[in-house]
Amino acid sequence: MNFGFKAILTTGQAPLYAQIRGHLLQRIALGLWKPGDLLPSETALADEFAVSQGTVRKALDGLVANNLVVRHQGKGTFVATHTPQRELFHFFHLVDQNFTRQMPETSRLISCQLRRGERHELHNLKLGSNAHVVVIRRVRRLYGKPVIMERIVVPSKLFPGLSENDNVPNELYHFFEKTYGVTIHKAIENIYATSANQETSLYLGLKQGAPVLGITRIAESLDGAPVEYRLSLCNTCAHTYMNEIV
Amino acid sequence: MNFGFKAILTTGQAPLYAQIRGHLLQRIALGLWKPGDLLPSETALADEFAVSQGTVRKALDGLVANNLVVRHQGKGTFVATHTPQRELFHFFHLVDQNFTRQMPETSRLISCQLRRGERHELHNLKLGSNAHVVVIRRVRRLYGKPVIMERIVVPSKLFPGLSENDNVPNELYHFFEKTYGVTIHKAIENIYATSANQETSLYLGLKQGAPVLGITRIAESLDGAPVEYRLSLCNTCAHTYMNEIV
DNA sequence: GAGTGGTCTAGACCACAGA
DNA sequence: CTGTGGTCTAGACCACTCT
Repeated sequence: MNFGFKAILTTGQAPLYAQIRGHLLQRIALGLWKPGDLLPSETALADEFAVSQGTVRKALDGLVANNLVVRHQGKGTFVATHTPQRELFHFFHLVDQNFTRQMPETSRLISCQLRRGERHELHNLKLGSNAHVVVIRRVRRLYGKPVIMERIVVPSKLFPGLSENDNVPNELYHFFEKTYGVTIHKAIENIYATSANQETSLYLGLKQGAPVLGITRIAESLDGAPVEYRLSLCNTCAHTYMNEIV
Repeated sequence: MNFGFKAILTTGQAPLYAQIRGHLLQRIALGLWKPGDLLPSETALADEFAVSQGTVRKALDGLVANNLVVRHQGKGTFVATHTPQRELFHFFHLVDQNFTRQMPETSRLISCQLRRGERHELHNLKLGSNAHVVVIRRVRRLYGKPVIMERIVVPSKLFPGLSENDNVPNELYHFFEKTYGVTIHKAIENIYATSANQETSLYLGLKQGAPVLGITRIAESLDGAPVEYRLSLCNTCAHTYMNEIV
């Protein structure tokens, strides 16, 4: 179907391809097209928006650059999904001495509870003052040794029933996407050095006061709302946080 | 002039635009076009390589995406330069509590000496076993307080006379580019937590053994060779290393 | 006004996947 | 074989910069 978009769109100032990019993005963010779905072909989209195929292509190129869609020659264009691969290479930055990433082994869940959010949690998640959150605490292992202690805070509203789940899977973002329709899109991490307190030292097998790497992460969903506030404390005796600057 | 590129190029398998991108990249890496230089116009390049303007455009788009060239409508396409802005936003990741970057103030140079490279330095810089290096040590300040202690190791061969310079400027990459024709293109950082030794604690005003953030950086020039091996030790009491995952 | 990059079009051909 | 995305072309018009 043709909504007569072009006539409307050309009245604006942004380039056509950017406007179409916005429309496509919106459909993904609204869940009209879910992760893994096949998008209409370029020619179909060109017909719908009444523009040339080249313009649709440029709009799609932008979405590819942002990891929002994936293209496969001969098959089509698909909404990107959180595969373990993507989660590992995109969101997991601890590497060993050979600079190779490894998938963390099954994590040990310490607790998963629903409670009223603390002030800094609510602030970071941009929630109202009485909102509840689900707090997941777990220890992640690499090569059999406990290396990361995590506290993950998410709004309970977006994850109904999560706190009753006593078997939170390892691949959290894949799980969020599949079970709750929440797609993590980007994140900001802040990294600092601190000392292990008693509990941390216990879980990570360190002396109390040993230096550990602290990482806070605020992750956004597709619509730009913060949906995860995470604190990771890492033993960096045998691993480092690797960051490529390109 | 027309070198008859197209006939040669089409025998290969890589797409035309990628091959042209490679040729342009080579001219930049070889210094034929230096930072700040104006490239020939799209039409001129299209003529030279005997392809359409659209193909040249796609090649240039790739270089733009890699921060190798900058385009200005109405003016032309220029080889990218290391402005203080770029150096700050691209290569400097320490932010304060408000998550804002700030330009480090004039750094205090501790030493700048020429000596035989140690084994791990030579390994990280991919140098032969008898190569010499220049080692710069300095303390950088933020808001008047010493926050970062740096040791920067570069091959002496690429930086003749650097060790006699007793006034190394703050903007190192801009200085490298302007004075030695060495353009830093990308880098890999590895981050870990450690304890301040006596010297570090002294320079950073910390107690001995206090947790500090360690950052090693290996930076590459345009031709892909490692040209800088840097260790930064940071006091993260009032700052964090910010990393955006997009 | 002349020259630059930025947008948009229409059409051709190729490479790949799947029925 | 058809349909998909990937490459490449030729040309039009616009927005911007400088003279």
